[in-house]
Amino acid sequence: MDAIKAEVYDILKNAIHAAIAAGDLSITEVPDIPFSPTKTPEHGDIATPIALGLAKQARKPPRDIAKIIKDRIDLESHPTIHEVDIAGPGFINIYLSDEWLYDTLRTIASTQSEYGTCDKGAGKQLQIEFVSANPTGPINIVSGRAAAVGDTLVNILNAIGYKAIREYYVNDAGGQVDRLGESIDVRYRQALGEEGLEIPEGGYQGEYLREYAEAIAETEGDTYLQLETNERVGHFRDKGVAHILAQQKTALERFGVNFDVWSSEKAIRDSGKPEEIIGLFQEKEYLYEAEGATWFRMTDFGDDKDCVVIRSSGEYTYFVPDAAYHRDKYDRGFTTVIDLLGPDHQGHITRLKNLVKALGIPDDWLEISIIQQVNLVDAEGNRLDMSKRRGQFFTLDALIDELAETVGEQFAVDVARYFFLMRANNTHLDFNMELAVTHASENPVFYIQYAHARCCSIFEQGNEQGIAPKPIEAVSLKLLTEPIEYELIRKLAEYPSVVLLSAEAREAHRIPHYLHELAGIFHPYYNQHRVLDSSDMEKTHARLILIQSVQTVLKNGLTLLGISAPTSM
RNA sequence: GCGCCUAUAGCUCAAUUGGAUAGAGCAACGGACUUCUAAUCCGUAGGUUGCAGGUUCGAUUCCUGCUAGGCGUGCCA
Repeated sequence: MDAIKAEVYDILKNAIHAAIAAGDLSITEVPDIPFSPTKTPEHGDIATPIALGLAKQARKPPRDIAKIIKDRIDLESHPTIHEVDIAGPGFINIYLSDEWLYDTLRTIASTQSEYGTCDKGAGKQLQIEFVSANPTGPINIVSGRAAAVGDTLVNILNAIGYKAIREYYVNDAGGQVDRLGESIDVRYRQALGEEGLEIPEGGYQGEYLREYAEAIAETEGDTYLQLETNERVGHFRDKGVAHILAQQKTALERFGVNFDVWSSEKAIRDSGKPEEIIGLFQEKEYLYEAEGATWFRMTDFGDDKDCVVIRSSGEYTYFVPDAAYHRDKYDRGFTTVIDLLGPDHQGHITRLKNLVKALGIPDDWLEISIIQQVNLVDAEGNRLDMSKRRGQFFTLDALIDELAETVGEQFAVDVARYFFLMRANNTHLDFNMELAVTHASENPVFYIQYAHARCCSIFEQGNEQGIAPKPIEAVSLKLLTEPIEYELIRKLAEYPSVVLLSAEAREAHRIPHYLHELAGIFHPYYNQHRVLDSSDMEKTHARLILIQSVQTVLKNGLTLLGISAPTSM
């Protein structure tokens, strides 16, 4: 399709230039010719509003311009184009010869699982950092959304030729994990019968820590009580982080998300790099002392406030290790780094961008996408405050568990992933656990998977009847004459550009929507037309090619989403 | 106060980046299994795209101002 578009582009461009040369069009500058998608076959296969755009410059009605361009296209010498039509206010609709349809099928047949991929990314190294939940509690559904989106984005970017990796930044240092250690300590002592203890300010109330501490008390007894408080809390912090991190990893793996790199904030802090960063900033005079703390002149970079980098207590704020971490990413050679952040990190964006600038790294190296929030709502639609500290949240594991009860373990992950992927990143998502579970069997993912299963079933049936699909060269594709067959192939031809646009816009949700549309053409086709017809083997083989193509595209798309393509349902 | 996000059918969401008659799925109603899987299909109904302006051949999309909700806003990350 791309090759054809390029060809049509040239034909149109030549036609316009010819018209100018002949004096039919008085324009000085030929703009890029835009192609607008045709929503209906009535508008041809490719359409362009170029005549509308030239109207002002040429001082002629758009329809007249369209006619002038059309008259300059010699259909005889361009067999690719079947017909050119002028419609509406001045659209030029181009009807292609059927050959491009067959080309689409041939391309799918020869490229198979590669169909939809390209080398646009030219092997450039990319990194997406996502989830990066604090190791202070289980992965919740908000992180689940980020996990599904980030994982899929990596797949899509790799599909268009990048070398993208998944990275998780573990905030295993700083105040939050200290609070974790203190919280576990309290629960541990409570488990051993100590009374009058309370979770400290900023600590973690969740039930999971109580259970964890009780388990420690049970297996290891009161041995830790002999340690000094500081030492004990530190021990619990490290132990707790390791424990929770392992849990998070397991939950993510169950969800089908496997990170390539786990980076540790603690390791960054211990590496000496933060000191280098401070040194660099001092050298560039970005820092100053005030109120007992060290500040970064964020206002020099256009922000409205400066911010603290070294607290009055002498500790770094997150800012310094974060700078060191991004410096480290840059040094690792990534061409582009994409951070997927939650909306609560929104204030972080400008600062992070400025910080990268301060490090002397090009602006466009770091992309930040916000995965908008997931609000937990109850049955009545009231928002619930989801907080790890207060211990109110749904874990990703709990979601999958509940889904598994309705749709089975096999599909629980598929349903959950699809649920998160079908939304655009920047939409706020109200998540009603009850509804999500009771409506699990209505999830559109089944519509797509069922289409795939039906394709497989046709081949199985054919196999039983002794009908084996023929290679595409041996099949007469001209027998695919039904309008809906044409529509199907049109849709199949769209797939590569959907993947490309999806990757470039960093918008994973386009893939599920596309697949749903494809299935939405396939199912009616399946109901209206029989594929296996022993009285017309020629047509049967032509249709089998089509079914194979649909099956391939469905499978390729589902694979990008990390969703299974079942052969039967 | 300032900054960011959001507002589209009763509900949940799309709309290929400014294109032609704004589309799907749920929910509602009426039909289709003797036929490759009915987790499907066919049909009906559902809209002043939050409001008011502006930009232009053309606006759900861009700009301005409102309204409503959410998030953020110098020593948590």
